[in-house]
Amino acid sequence: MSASRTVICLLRNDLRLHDNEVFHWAQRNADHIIPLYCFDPRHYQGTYHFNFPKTGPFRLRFLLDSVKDLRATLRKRGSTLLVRQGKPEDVVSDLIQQLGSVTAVAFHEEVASEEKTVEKKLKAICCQNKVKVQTFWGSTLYHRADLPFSHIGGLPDVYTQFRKVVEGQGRVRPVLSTPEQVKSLPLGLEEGTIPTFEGLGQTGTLIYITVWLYSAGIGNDPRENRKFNMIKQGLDYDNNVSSSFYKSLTVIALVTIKPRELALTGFMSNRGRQNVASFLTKDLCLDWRLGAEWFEYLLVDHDVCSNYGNWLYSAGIGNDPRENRKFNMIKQGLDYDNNGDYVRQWVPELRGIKGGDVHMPWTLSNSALSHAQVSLNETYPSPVIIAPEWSRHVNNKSEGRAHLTHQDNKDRGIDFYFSKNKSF
DNA sequence: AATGGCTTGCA
DNA sequence: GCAAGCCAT
Repeated sequence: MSASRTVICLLRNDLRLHDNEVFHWAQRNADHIIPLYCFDPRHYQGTYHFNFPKTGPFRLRFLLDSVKDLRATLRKRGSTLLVRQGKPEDVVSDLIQQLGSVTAVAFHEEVASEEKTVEKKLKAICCQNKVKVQTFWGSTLYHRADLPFSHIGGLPDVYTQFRKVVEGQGRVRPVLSTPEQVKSLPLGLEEGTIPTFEGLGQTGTLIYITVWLYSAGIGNDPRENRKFNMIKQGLDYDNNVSSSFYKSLTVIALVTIKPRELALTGFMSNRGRQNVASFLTKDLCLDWRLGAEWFEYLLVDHDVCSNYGNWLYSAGIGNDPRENRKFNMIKQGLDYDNNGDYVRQWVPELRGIKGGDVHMPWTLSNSALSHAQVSLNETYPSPVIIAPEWSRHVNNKSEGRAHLTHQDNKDRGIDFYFSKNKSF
């Protein structure tokens, strides 16, 4: 009788049983399966340049929910999820020693340097112990091996070129079946407790949320007033990020929304991400890495390639074939929030301003401002910079031009890319 | 409109 | 001849 085969399925950014090639392969090649997730301490340190928490509260909450859900799913099917706190390479090494015989370690391959470093260390551990390493590709709609390019050098630099070829010739692989019963774990392994939100060092990050709750007029705890006033005065209240960074982002109403929306929800629309990136890099001339690490910290759907690639692109040092491209913040505001409802929802201090004028409070007359109960530099800041191209979209009533209602502008809407009428 | 063709203005 | 501006898909 041959020895029983044990496979460790190391979960990474693929915390699911359904449509998961790691489980799919292990079901066919193992007698015992060990589903494993490791809370890697490196994911809870500061970001490289600006020391934001690398995993913010929204993504951590989602991660904890996903781990709990996968464990419950596996338990229903005769298995469970082993949970450990530690580096995957150390945890896997310990498991191999403890069990004496492991046939293979299976996991989804990633592409960024920190993830690759983990993979290299895992492979070295497995090599030393004569354990097979089985990797899979599973985080893109089109499988890497199915791309309609003969070699990686044939991959277009420009996104639209890639999209057109792939939409025309690409093939999306069918969903893999979900096993009814998952092969059992070997005996004698501790299941491991799932760490808590607080246990992973998430208390400090709540400062940002309460500050922005307060500034959005939603929170009213007077204890937060002090923190907010420190920001208002441009003082650092935290070692991580200068408050002047946040303050500078409050210049334009459309951009003011974003830190609030992001800090409160962990989400920002695609359009918002592009606008914030353009404003931060092209108007404020700040280091794009500040924006990239800020997004990495807060976005619930953060992805290394999308985030860093898009910030590079926005900063003008990516694969854009055209130079000196930047967004006109006022045009964007009028295109996507033509009557200003979105601004008024998130920026209550400007709610007295009617219509699209809410995108340009500094251009309004004193009487219009006082009627709207807005006092520039008191209830809302004046711009620290004004880009010349904004004037093309700013109403200039003092020059006697006809009042533009912007009703002629096509309001594309925030969900332009998801329009049901659009044929792809 | 996550591109790119065409026009404009100046060296 | 080139960079920047305009603007339609």
